[in-house]
Amino acid sequence: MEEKSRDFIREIIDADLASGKHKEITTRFPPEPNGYLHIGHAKSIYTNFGIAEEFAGKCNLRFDDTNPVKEDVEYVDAIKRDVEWLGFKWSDIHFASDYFDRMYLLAEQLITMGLAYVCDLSPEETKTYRGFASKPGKNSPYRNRTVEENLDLFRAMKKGEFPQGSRTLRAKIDMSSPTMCLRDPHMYRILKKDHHRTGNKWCIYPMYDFAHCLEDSTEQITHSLCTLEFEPNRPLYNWYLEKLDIFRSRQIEFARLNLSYTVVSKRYLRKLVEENFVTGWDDPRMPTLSGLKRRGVSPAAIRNFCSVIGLAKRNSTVDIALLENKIREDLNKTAPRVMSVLNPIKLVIENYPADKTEHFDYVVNPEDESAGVRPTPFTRELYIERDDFMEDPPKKFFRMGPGREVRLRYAYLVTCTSVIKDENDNIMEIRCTYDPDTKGGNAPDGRRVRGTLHWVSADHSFPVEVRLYDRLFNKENPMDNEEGEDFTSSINPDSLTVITNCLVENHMKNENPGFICQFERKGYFCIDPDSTPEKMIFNRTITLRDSWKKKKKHK
RNA sequence: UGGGGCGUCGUCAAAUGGCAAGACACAGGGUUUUGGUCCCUGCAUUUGGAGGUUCGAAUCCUCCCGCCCCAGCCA
Repeated sequence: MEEKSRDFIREIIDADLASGKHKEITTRFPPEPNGYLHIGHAKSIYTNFGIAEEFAGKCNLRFDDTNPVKEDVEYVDAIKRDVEWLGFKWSDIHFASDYFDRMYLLAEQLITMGLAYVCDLSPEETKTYRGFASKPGKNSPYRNRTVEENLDLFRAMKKGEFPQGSRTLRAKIDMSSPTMCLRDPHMYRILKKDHHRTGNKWCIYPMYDFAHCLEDSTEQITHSLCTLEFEPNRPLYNWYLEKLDIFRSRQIEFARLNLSYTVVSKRYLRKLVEENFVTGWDDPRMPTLSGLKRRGVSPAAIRNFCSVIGLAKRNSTVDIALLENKIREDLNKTAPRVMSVLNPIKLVIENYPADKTEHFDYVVNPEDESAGVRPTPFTRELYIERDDFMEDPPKKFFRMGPGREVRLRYAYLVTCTSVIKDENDNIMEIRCTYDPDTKGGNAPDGRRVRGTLHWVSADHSFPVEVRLYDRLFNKENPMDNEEGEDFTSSINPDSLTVITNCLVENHMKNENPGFICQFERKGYFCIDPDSTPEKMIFNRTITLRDSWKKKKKHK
């Protein structure tokens, strides 16, 4: 057995189980339904669901829908889809809004205990009274209302008798606490807004700090895993549970994911969508799960990525190359190979009969023997990649050039005899001859050929559109901008290149959107949902590693 | 600044007083009908810094430095 090192959260759980504090654990993934899930959420999903699975516990999906101003059902549906797509199953599904009645009762309980009061201070006044980090705040003049008065006022708030923003319910803690969130935090605010699930039932809504710990406690979440920015809130989380004397969930914080060349913040992703820098939340350049999916990234690649980045408390930025590596690693094992010529030039085999068609065995996936072989048709007129030919090639160029012999993958060895140009000196066609003794691609005399080119038969291929994607941002940290500029100035203007009239083997006509394959020597591609029977569209998920390109750059 | 956290390779990240793991990236080599995959090699005499304790310190102590979070009726 391999001894895998454990992260600090798993160690805490180990200890809690060993000490008998818990017999079984429960976690939860609690997104606010106000946007689409992204790769940062994937880390949280993987952590919460993964740990639950590992310890044979439970993990709930819970929508933290306490702010109707920003939330919508559109997002809850998308979130469910994305979690399932990533490959996880929740034990129970809940909505914070399902607990509104219970939360309200607990709020009244706190009032009755003399630990909460209705405050009439305006937002501006509240700010003034709060003080600063180094200076204690002042008590609200409404802090000493009687329990009866508070109860009356709070009930009237609930009934909608006061205008929005006029009053709040606050916890009575300590206005001089060095911990800012303990300076009489708000528990409820008046929001005259319909909720996507509770409709017009409520016009007061609980604040995150009050709501979240109650949600966790109600579901008996043993380990409430969240990101580092909630660390200062933990004392308040514990305060509510302790005063109310209900199930004590334990909040544990870990570092959120940052990715180089990527923006991972709902607020900024929204801006990209709303200001049309991308085509939508599922634009293949987006780091959203729906974008990644449309791009052709597999759930397994994302899970493996989450596994390899680890779990710790220090802020860090993961190199996007690590994600790219996991994408390639998974697709290499799973993607069937296909021949496609992105930038075609005609290749005519002068000594091959015009009326002849041969079929060669094409290995569907050399990494997966069970994928088997399929026949691929070969004819006198083919197309090859324009980049695979140079009239005056450098020494290390292994591909086609005048007089050079190369291999056409799985077919024959061919030698370039001439090129045909138009009046502007553009190469229109390449001519070659084939060696009939090299059927399948091997020479009986054992001579070696360095270059192997992919190709398609002119008669057995069809044109498609291909969308080549590059990183959306050209800066390692897109947020690192000059004065007066925001992250949109880091956008890579070449993040999308559309090319048309790429040629693909005919059998691909049978495949549907979402189909992922490797275009041999070119990268991994995926059929886009925008495809129609008339026009198939492929998204390039990612290129293959290219040590030739690297070598060229060095010179 | 008050409080809460965090500093180990270019980037993530282990090591829990006893020989500084691993992955990615990078560099070089081998195999190869994908310039892919795969395989091999190299890549922290030192853990933000300075002292101290100890036979022995990334780990314990003291001081210093740096970075992040909190001061919404957002989450």
